[in-house]
Amino acid sequence: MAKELTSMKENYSQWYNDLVVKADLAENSAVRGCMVIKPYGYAIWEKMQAELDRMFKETGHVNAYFPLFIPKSFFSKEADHVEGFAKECAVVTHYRLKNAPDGKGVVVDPAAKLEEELIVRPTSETIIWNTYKNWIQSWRDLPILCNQWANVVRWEMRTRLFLRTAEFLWQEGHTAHATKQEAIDETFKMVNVYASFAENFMAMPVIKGHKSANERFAGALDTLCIEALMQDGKTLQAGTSHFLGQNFAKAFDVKFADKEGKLEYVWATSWGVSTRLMGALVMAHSDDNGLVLPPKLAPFQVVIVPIYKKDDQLKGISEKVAEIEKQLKAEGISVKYDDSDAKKPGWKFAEYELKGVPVRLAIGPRDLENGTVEVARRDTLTKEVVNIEGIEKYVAGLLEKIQDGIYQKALDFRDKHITSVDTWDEFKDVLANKGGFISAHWDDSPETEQKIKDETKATIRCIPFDAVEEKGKCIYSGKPSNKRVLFGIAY
RNA sequence: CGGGGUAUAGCACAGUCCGGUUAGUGUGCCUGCUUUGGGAGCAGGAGGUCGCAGGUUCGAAUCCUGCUACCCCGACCA
Repeated sequence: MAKELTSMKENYSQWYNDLVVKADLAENSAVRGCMVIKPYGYAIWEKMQAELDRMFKETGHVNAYFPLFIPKSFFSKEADHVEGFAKECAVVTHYRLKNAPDGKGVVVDPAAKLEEELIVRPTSETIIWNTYKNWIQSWRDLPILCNQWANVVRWEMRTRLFLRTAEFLWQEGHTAHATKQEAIDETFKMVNVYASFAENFMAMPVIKGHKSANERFAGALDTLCIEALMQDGKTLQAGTSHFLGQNFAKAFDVKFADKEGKLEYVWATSWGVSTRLMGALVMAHSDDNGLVLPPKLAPFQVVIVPIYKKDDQLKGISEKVAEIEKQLKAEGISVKYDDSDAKKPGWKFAEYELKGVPVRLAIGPRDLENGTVEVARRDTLTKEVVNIEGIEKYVAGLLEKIQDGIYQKALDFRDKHITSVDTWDEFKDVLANKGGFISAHWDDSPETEQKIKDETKATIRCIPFDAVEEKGKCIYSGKPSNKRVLFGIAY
């Protein structure tokens, strides 16, 4: 009644928008294309950050911070890079306002024009490589393994909460290496970190692979990615890791003396994931009742709702709940006890389902008498009555089951939506009627990929690492091919 | 950036075509009482520069012009 969701079936994209707003994850702001991430949504992002940050540090990386503004001239130093980003850059041209002549508000002071315009970073390769130049002289200075948590701006035409906003939050790793192989190894290492995070924490299966030349990052020699499948059959790039070769080292003249004293250009990588992962998380698991959050990322894993008629009943329940809370917390489980009298239990049940809290405990007078508690799990919407004795172990086990259960469910869905096709008619049919990933032969040419995109909107999502050598004919051109790649309609 | 739509109370909407009492309805909010195992009931109450800026008119939520934001569909992109 209070918060009705559009159903997924009726209108998937409306369902997503409703859910993000009604579950209190984010909302549109007064600024075009920019969102406000609300506390409940930000709590999930913080959990993602905390785990990713831990994984980065475990793999030898350190955090640093580089400027938001990038001198325009830096941008043009790497040709592919500037071409890739030029169309979506916000530019700072002035540094001062003054009172409007007519006394109404303020205007830009034309006298305060910047000598050189500043670009609001859409990504930081240029400012970082300009900096690394000063940090690197010898092979002893390498590798540099920096990450930064930051906001970036890409002036998008059409925006959607979390999936595509003009400003978004992300992390960008930027590493410098003495050898090509070391940089390539780093690129693979980080895409594996992303895949492990997606699967173990987001409970979202992903496919690791290479991007085709058309989809490659502007300025990279190779882009590795993790690709996920959403419940509407569209695919979503969830993370990327780029082997940049010596492109940026050459553009910014970053050389080091190797062990023989010879000057060599440095090898580079960059890699990132963004708040887009929030969108992926929503679309991977949620249903018509609201969010379904994996226990490892839920702001709180358990909510306890008291059921009572009179205040003295509530007192007795609250005493029992205090014990349960203590036991759960001792197991490392996060708990919220909602004893507010403002809402009825039924309202709370619906609200916490909408917000995706993995486990709900309800305790009433009947339970106090019997020494039991009602346990409801969000993913399956099932309920059972359990003894309070040993509840902490029971809930701990249940949270693991849920984490595993939603992963398995997403994996089954994903695997059912990878379709091998060998004819162009079949390709178009599967794309239009089933969606998901289409595994097909491709002749390796950008022209063919572009033609397929023009005709069907489908692009090559990735060339999977585990693609098997197999003789075949390109789905479109009929030319020879030696492995299948994955096509799909992307977010 | 092109095509279409929308903007009125915290939220969802009616009223706009055809200008004219004090701008309504639902929900939410506040107070009180009764309620509480799946989105409670009754009674009373507060809450509006009708997106912004101009214009037409005795009079504008309503007509005209410009602007802004959001949604949907395309092109672009993580």
